[in-house]
Amino acid sequence: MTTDEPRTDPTRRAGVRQVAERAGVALSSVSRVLSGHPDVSELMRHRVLDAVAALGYEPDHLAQSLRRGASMTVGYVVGDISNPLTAQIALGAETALRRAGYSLLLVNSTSDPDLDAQHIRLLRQRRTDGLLLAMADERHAATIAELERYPGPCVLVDRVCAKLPRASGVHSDHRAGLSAAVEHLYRLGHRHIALVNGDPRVLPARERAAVLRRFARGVPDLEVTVRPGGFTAAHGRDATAALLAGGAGRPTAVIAGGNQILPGVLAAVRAAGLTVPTDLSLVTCDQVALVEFLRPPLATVTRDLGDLGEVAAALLLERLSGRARRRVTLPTGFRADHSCAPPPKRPT
Amino acid sequence: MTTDEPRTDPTRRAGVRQVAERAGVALSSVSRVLSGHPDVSELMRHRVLDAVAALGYEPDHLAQSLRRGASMTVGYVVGDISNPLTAQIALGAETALRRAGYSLLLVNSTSDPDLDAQHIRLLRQRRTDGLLLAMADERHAATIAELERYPGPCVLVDRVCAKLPRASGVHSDHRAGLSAAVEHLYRLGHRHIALVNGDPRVLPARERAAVLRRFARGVPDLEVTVRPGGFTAAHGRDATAALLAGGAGRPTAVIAGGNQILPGVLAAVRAAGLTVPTDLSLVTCDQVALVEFLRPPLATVTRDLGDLGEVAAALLLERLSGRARRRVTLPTGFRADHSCAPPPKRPT
DNA sequence: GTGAAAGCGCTAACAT
DNA sequence: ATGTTAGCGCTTTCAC
Repeated sequence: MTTDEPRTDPTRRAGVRQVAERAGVALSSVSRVLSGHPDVSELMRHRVLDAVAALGYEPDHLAQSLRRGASMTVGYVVGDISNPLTAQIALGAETALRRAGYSLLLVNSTSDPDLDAQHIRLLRQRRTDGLLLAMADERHAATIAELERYPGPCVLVDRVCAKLPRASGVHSDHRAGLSAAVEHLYRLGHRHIALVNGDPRVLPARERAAVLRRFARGVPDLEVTVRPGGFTAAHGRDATAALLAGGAGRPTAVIAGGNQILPGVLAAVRAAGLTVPTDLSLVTCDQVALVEFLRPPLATVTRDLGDLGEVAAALLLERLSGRARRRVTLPTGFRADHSCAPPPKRPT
Repeated sequence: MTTDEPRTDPTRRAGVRQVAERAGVALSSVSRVLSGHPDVSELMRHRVLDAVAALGYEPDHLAQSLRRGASMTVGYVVGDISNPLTAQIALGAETALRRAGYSLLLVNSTSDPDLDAQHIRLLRQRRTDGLLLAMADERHAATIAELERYPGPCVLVDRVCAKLPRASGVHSDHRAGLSAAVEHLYRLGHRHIALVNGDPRVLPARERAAVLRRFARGVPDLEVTVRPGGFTAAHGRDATAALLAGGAGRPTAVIAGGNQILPGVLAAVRAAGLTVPTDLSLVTCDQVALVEFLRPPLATVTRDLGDLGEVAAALLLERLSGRARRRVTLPTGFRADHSCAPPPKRPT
């Protein structure tokens, strides 16, 4: 045995310490080389990098985080990741964040406002550097309180909250696309339009309702009905069934206020034995898989959800690099399709 | 000024240190109280908890992780989180893991095997305690190599790899549901069935192909065609278009081997001007939103993806608590529907 | 039952 | 340009 190196446990991963020993230099020199400090000689750089390669050294991200005071981790609080819209946003955000060296910690709150608040606390204790948040209730006191205690920057995703002036935000201009839809229906002759809406505790639902109400104010011969509820198929089904049971007073066009609501609306329409668009015109919000293969293909209020995630990530990265808070609005569109037609002649 | 407490910076969060000072006890006592050590007097417990409450102390999860050698974090490597199936699995897994105190670090590899490998490295450096993995290529050398170097337990989600004997795994029994579908088609009279398949580098695609081939071997008068490719709509469209252009030799039934492939298949069928099921029978794999509202409603090979995520989480938690590695197979079913009918009479 | 002290793996002064 | 030292905030021996 001619080795003079102290036999360190080979099953255990090497740390800067082992690298320094092997290279015959100080710990700090290893750290300097690895973090790209300018003042290092070529000789030093080589000695260290050789030792790093020989030992298969990898920095401990956890220790770095503790020491540097930055975890390079971002929390993403969502109501329901299994909603394809949420998932598309997550994809956009994760990709952009990872490019900047951040990782995404995902927490799901099943659209429970109290869980939102708990999760913000968790993410604070985990020392995430920032937050992306699509809370279930923009005015929930506990959520707002936790957010105020949260030390890092926060970006609201398709949400707004006046009580959080520190937060950045990105949201779709839900009014634009839906206005186009309502106008389209009105021009086709519809005089009673119903919106089977989601939960008005979040921006998208409130904006959609606002579009219908505002439009109706400007056009006296238009009647509008808004049925708020959960973003669920069950609500879509029940609300639509009730609307369609309205006899002569029933709407001639129905707008599904979200992809989760749509299946319920379709089920109710089918159960009522109505034909689209002959008996009833239909519009849905948010493009999801297969809508274009329904018969007839559904007219849709469209937007780019990957964008939403990417912009959210960009806004957070801005704040993390010290820049000011900002709010961004992204466009929505409307794709008319065969699910909209003039209303049936009403028997007089 | 009668206070004798040293005025600590109030903008800064309190640590165990501050709690100990305020309570007039040692650091270690604070730690003991907070971690529920048995040997603590009631007096001590109260003094500490009072100070904790007064200062609004919250433990630093990062520091705990470093010291304890466990980050209470699990990495989840997916090909595409925006795929609703993946997202449903993620929901099941996140929920189960969070219940056990773990958080989920999500990384998306855009189905790029090299990114899979890179991500495993990242998650190792971040000291995640374990891994959930749905890799893009089960045999990719870099992925396997990184996985072998990964120190914690790993659960393959709907994937298998003989070279990773240490890994737990959960996957659907893709054969069962698809066998039922093929049998159903055969009984209806179909003698040429095509599978527009996904990428055979992953288990689901291989199992689906195997079902068709095995069935054909047992039934000499059945012709089967398998068109492997990416799990994409583009592949679905192109492959289906090619199949349908086959003239007299074209299949009378087509199976879409995944939810991503389905829209392409539907587009090609529509483009070919064929009517389902009169001209062509159709089956798809994996229930997704709206399939039941297509006309006709699509026959579907079904499974519970939330389960897949939950079981994956459970298997990982088992390993994390020292128990042995395990493999679980979950059931699939088949829901026949109006998209399947006897094949059209062939002109002789 | 409680306190003192060591150290998880790393970085950033501060020296030289 | 390199080495020495003091922590980041916490847990955990080890003494008493």
